[in-house]
Amino acid sequence: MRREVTLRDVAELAGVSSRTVSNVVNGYANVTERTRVRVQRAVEELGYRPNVLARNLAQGRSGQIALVVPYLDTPYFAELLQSVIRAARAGGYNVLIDQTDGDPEHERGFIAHGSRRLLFDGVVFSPLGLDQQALADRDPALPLVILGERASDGTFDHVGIDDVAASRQATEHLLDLGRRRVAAIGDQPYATGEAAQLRTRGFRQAHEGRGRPVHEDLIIGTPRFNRPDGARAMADLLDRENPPDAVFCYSDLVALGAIHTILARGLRVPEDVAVIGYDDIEDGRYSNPTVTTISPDKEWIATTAVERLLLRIGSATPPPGLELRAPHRLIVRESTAGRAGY
Amino acid sequence: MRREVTLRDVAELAGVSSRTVSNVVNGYANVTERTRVRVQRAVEELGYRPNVLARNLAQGRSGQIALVVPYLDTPYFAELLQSVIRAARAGGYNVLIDQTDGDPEHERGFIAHGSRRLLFDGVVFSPLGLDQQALADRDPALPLVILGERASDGTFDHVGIDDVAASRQATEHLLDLGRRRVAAIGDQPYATGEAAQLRTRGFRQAHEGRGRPVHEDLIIGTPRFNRPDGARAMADLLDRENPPDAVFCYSDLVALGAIHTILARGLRVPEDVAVIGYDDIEDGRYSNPTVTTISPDKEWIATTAVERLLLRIGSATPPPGLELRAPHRLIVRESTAGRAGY
DNA sequence: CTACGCTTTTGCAGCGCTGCAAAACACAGC
DNA sequence: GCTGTGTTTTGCAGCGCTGCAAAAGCGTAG
Repeated sequence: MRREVTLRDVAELAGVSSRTVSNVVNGYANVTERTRVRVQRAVEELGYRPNVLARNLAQGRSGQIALVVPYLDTPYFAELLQSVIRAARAGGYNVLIDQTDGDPEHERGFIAHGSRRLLFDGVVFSPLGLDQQALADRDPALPLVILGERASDGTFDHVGIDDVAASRQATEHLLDLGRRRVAAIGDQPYATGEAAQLRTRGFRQAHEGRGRPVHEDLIIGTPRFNRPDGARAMADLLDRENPPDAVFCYSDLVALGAIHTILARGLRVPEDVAVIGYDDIEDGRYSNPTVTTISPDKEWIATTAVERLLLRIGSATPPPGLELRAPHRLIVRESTAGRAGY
Repeated sequence: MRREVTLRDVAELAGVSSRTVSNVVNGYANVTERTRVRVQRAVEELGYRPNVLARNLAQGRSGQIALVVPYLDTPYFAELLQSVIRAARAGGYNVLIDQTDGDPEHERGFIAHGSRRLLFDGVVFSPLGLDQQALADRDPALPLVILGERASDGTFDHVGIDDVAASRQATEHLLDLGRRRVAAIGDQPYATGEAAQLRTRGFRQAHEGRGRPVHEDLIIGTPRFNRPDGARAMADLLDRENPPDAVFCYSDLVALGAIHTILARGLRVPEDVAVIGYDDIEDGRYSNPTVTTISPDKEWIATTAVERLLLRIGSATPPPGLELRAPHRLIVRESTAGRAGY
C-alpha cells in the first residue's frame, strides 16, 4: 500500500504552506482567489482527500453521533433510525449505531463516564430501562438526548410524545365505540417499565373520564412489545370465561400479534374484539385488518432530537435540559372501525 | 472542560514510560507482573480511558466498518443490520450505517476512490443498482463485501443466496399446487435490477421444468419492493379480464401489499389467489394470512459477510474474491397452504 | 517615507497514541 | 568476570491535521 497524499504534499506542489492548504480545503475566509485556485489545482492533480482521523484528533471531536436503541428489528426504531441518519447527515455528522438488546448493563455502559471516549460526540438514546443509578453514573460531559419515557432531570433533553394523553385518547376511542370490557396489553409494573406505566395511567384516566370501571384483571403485562408477546397475551385473554370486547395494545406489534390470535380463533376484528395499537408502523397500514393506532410524529422526534444534540455538542456551556413534546394523533383504521366499503 | 487523563499522566504516576503503559493497556506480552499491577493501579486511580481517535490515527485504522443499504425501514435490512452489528462487535468493530435511498450516485460515492478515507476500514454493501462503471471507479484498496445479486469480479466477496434456484423453487411450489395462471410481481428489466432479473429467470425455469407456458403478461414490474408497489401491482392484475390464480412476489413486503389488495376486493387467499413472498421477514409470520416465503439464512449472510470483511481488512495481500452462497429454504404458510385447523 | 490597520500567509507545537529499534536488564554458561 | 541470549522497558519520531500567534504583505493616511 503506497503512502497516501497528505496536506504537505499538496502544499509543496502548490508552493504554499500546509496551513494554507488546510484553509482552502476547509473553505476558510481570507484566502485570495489566486492562492485558492492554485491550491485547488494541486489538490485535484494529486487526488488529495483529507484524513478524517487526523482531523478529528486535532480537533478533539469525532464528527459522529451514536444512536443507541434496544432493538433494531423493531419497525418503530428502524423508521426512527432512518430519520435520525438523515438529520445527522444534514448536520455533517455520521451515525454510529448500537443495539443494547434491552440489557441494562449495556445501556449503562453506553453513557457511563469515559466510555468509548471520543468515538462519538453525543448520544441519542432510547433506553428500555434506564434507572436512576445509570443516570447518576453517566458522564456529565457527554451530550445526551433521550427518547421515550424518561423525563429530563435538566442535564439532558428529552423528546417524546405525551404518553398519558395519547393512551387516554386511545382508550376513549374504544369506550366511545361502546365497548365495555376493554383490556390493555403491555403493562410493565417494574422499575424499567416507565413508558408502559404511563400508558396504563392513561388507560385508567380514560375510564374515569367516561365514568366506567377499569377491569383490573384485563390489564396484562408483557416483557417486550413484540408480536409473539402480543399473541400470547391475547390467547390468555381469550381463554378467560369473560373475554374482552376491545384491547388497547401498547405497540402496533403487540396489536398485530393479538389480531393474529383473534383471527386464528375464528373471531372477527373489530366485530368481536376491537384492537388499537401504538406507534403507527408501516405494517399496520397494510395488515388485514389495518390497525387503528396512536401515531407519534417520528420525523419530528428524530429531527428535534438530532438538532438539540448538535446544539448541545456545539455549546461551550451546556444548554438547559428541555422537555420536548412531540405531536401525536389518533389514526382510525379497520381494527376498530371495521372495513369500509370497497 | 478540564483536560482528560492521558497515557503520560498514568506513566508518571506509575513511574514507568508511557510506552509501557500502552503495553499494559493493550495487553501485550512481555510485561512483568509487578509492572502490570503498578500500572493497572495508576490507571484506575486516575480513571484513564484510551483516546480512540489517537489510537486510530497512530494505527492508521478506524476500527469501524460501514454498512451501506438502500433503505433502513425495510424489515429485511433491519433484521440484517442487527446481525451485522452483532458480528462486527464480536470482532471488535463498530458499525457506521448509511442509507443510500437507492440513489446510484450516492451508492457510487460510497466506494469511490478515496471517499471518506479512513472513516471506516471496510464496507459491507448491499447495492440496489451498482453498475459496472461504479465498480470500475471503486477504490481498490477499500475492503469490500457485497450482499445481494451482483457476482464477484474477484476483487471483492459476494454473499447471497442462489436467487434463480430459490425463485424456481417458489414458482414450482405454486405450480405444484395446481395453479395455472401464475403471476410475478417485482421484475425490473433495467440495468440496476439484477436481483429482480434473476428471480424472473427462476420463474421462467420453473415453468419450463414443469412443462407449463409462462404467461408473459402476468410478469409485472415494480420500482421498489415495498407494500405500496405490491398493492398497486396486484390491483392492476385483478383489474384484468383474466386475473391470476397465484402470485410470486419478489419480496415479502410486496406479498403483504398484494394480499392487502386481494382481501380488500373481497377475494380469498389462498383459495382465489395463492401468494408467495421472498425474504422471510417477521411480518409475514404474523400477518393474516401468514405468508409462504423463501427464507434466506440472514444470520449466515451477516456473519459470513463480516467475517470475510474483517479477514480482508486484516490481510496484507487481499484474499481472492469469493462467491459465497447462503443457504435458503422454502417455508410454506397460509398464503399458499390455507389455514390449518386450530 | 513612515506609521497604521487590515488581510493573508506561515511556522510551530501538539492532539494522544503506537511502531520501531535501541537500551537496559536478567540470567545462564564458561 | 565476561559473553551471549532472551526478556522487559524506554525514547523518539511521527500518524496528518488544526489552533494559535506571529510574520508578512498591502493599501491608505499622515
